[in-house]
Amino acid sequence: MISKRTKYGLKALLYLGKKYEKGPILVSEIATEESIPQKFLEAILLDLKNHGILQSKKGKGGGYLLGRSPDLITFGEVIRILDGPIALLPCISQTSYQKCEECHDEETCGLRILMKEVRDVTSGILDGTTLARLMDKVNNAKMEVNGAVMYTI
Amino acid sequence: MISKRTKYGLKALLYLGKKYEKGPILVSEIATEESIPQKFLEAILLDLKNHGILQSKKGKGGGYLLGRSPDLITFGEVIRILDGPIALLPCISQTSYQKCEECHDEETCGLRILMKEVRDVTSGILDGTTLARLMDKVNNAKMEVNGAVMYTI
DNA sequence: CTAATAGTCCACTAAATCTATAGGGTATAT
DNA sequence: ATATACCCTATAGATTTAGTGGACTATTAG
Repeated sequence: MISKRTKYGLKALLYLGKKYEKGPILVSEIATEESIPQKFLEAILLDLKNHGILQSKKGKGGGYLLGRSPDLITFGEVIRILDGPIALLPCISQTSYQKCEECHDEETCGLRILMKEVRDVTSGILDGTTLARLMDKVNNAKMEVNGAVMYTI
Repeated sequence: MISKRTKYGLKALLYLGKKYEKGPILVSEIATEESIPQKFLEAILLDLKNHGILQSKKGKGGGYLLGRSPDLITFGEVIRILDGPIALLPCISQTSYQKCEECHDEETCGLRILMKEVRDVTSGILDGTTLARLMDKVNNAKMEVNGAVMYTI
């Protein structure tokens, strides 16, 4: 499971993506709309800003906005910032590898073989999905719910 | 990341799989061989026993053994016991679904769409891999390390 | 200039979870 | 009987999670 911190961060990101190019968005607006404790959200957005995912503007008319175009932000990157490594074992993580002290032989560790498979498909999806791409999917889902079916090429 | 508890449990399971049909194995043996704190391991194995994954025998000559044949034990089942749901969000979990209170519309929740994809491939692997199957892969890996290459049909 | 706005930063806490450890209890084979 | 080895309860330190409070600083409007 991802932490609430991560869930909140991703929800906020999707919200900001939806309002991309509409100028800075207030933390209070995101907090209200997405039902996230505001102070908690502040800390999360600050973290994302410090990692370059978001930008902010202080003072009147300020707020948060995406740091780059939505097609350049992947979920893998954001989840690693907020939740830590995607791999299920430290000895697999690309971003923060750590040897298991108790492991006799990494090459033939059954657990490692299995967890590597999982990591590969998981990060395949998460690093392969951009904010822009998911927003598209959401729109398609909404169309289908409304009865109209949209076909993408 | 999975917890150490889960990692230890899975390592022990692989160890017991390797010694399947060799009679009960002592907790102390597993603990020593796999470098796992013994008391901690006791609690983990007991948990697995209470869920039917393992059997135990008390008294002299006792110990732990698999509760079923290795081709009937999947990693998905064991991980859910030791680590909880495989899904990254409660609103996706098959085994312990819980609605996100803050979610407006589950059908069109972008996060849910993405996390469902991840859950599907992850549990595809974990529920599709049995202890027996992984032990096979380990053997193949060992052969390759030794220079011989084995081809499976 | 200054007042209002809105992000920034720091410290703190309560609760939960994780990772064990200690110590005795109970069933079993010899 | 008795040694063996799992079973059970309690406890405790460390870490993570989730959230709050308050002071500070940058920016803009007037």
